[in-house]
Amino acid sequence: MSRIEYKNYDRFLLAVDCIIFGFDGNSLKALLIKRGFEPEKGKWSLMGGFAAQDESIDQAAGRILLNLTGLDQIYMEQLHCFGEVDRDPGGRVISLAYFALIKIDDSDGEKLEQHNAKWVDLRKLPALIFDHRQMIRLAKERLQQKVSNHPIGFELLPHKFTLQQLQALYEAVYETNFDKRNFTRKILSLGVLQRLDEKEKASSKKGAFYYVFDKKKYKRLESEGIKFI
Amino acid sequence: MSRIEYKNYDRFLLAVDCIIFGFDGNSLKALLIKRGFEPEKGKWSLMGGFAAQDESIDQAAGRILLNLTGLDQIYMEQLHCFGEVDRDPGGRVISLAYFALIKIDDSDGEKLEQHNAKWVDLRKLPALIFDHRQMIRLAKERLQQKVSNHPIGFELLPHKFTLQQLQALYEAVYETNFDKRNFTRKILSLGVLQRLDEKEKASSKKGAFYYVFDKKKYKRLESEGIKFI
DNA sequence: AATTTAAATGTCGAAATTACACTTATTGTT
DNA sequence: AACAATAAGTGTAATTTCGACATTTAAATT
Repeated sequence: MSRIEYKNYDRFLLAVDCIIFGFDGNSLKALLIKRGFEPEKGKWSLMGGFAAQDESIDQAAGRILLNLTGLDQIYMEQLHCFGEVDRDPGGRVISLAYFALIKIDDSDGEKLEQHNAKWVDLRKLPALIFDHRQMIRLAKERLQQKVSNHPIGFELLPHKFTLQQLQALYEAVYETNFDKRNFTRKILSLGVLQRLDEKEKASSKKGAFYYVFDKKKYKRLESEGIKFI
Repeated sequence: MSRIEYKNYDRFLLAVDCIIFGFDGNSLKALLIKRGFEPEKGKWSLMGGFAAQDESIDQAAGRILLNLTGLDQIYMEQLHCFGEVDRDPGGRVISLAYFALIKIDDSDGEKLEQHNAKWVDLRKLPALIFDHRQMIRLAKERLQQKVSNHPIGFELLPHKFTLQQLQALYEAVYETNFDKRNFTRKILSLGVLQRLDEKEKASSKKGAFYYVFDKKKYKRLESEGIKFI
């Protein structure tokens, strides 16, 4: 019918760039690639791609992530749209940034190699093309904010994890240290962790209990606006 | 140089839609217009427009807001990009939603009339086109979140305001009631309000002191991560 | 049995939050 | 001049949360 109405307006290339976070037990990392095409070929970059007419932007983001990592159905959230006129020297490109949280070990090593991808410590980022550094900075801020109210930290940890691992994750996200006793008390008082009988024995004689995140318990509390940190 | 690289990708119409909030002393309102063109001509809608190649998306949002309200340099923030394939029956349009906070009395009445614009209580929204209702809901959630950490509520009030007006605003934003004594104590303890000698006398014999937001004091505290509510 | 390792746990003071009701300043009325 | 009316302004006590801080415990190794 009225596609006619819109025909005279400008059209834009729409890139989708993904900030992919991972946690290796010590530090928070982002997955970067060596860009395989011009402009800026060979430079460090976020994984990205162009959106197509027949997919939603969320689908485009999922596709790009799947492309790089082989992973599907992972935690992903729209971050921000970057639309400065000159942000990409190759042309007027609007970029939609998404951030994703994955478990490092789940990703497909072959695929990562194909893209020359590398996990990089967030505190030691190399030079990046365009406004990608700004994107990562914003993503990190958003992650901090989100983690304080929502149980998404678990997306970065193995299914079962120790309290020490969980604390290390929060410490990496906030770049700070927490008191172990206060941290444990607080996190357990939320009532969304379930302790398993199994222990992790690699790092001590005594062994540390594994916990899992109990999504059902969380759902029941969610409406209340639970605070994490 | 390498505009060539990008040429084969799909291009998109990029709409910018604005959720414009106002506060009339009692309730939180959004500025809606009766859409003046097809499709869905005559239906209630957010103010919007298409982005152009020679402007950034932030500039586009500012232009659209200026168009409707006659206001410049007002508080505005990118909200979210809406990109479902079928969200607009008139064609594939990606919509970037922005939200703005304005003082109702500052807006240009003539311009509003030209666009058939109307302030509508957020709790009594009419049917809206496309995904505009969802946009408003999201904007309101974001406003609540933002107001709790940032001094943006003042953008919705006159330059000088009473504590009662400020409380009414917060109550409207959160759709709840606060205890007057606790609210006053907390808000004053932040140390970012300056009391004037002048009183508002319309609503009581005693009169209520006017306050102004002290941006300088705030800037000094900002780094600390001040909490509002 | 003794040693080693890291895990697990409790208390106390400070600060923040909540619940709750009376007094005060001013104007208009008798 | 006293009084009534109106909404503004203010304090306290109980509770909860937060932050700092050190010892005991479980299991494996020697």
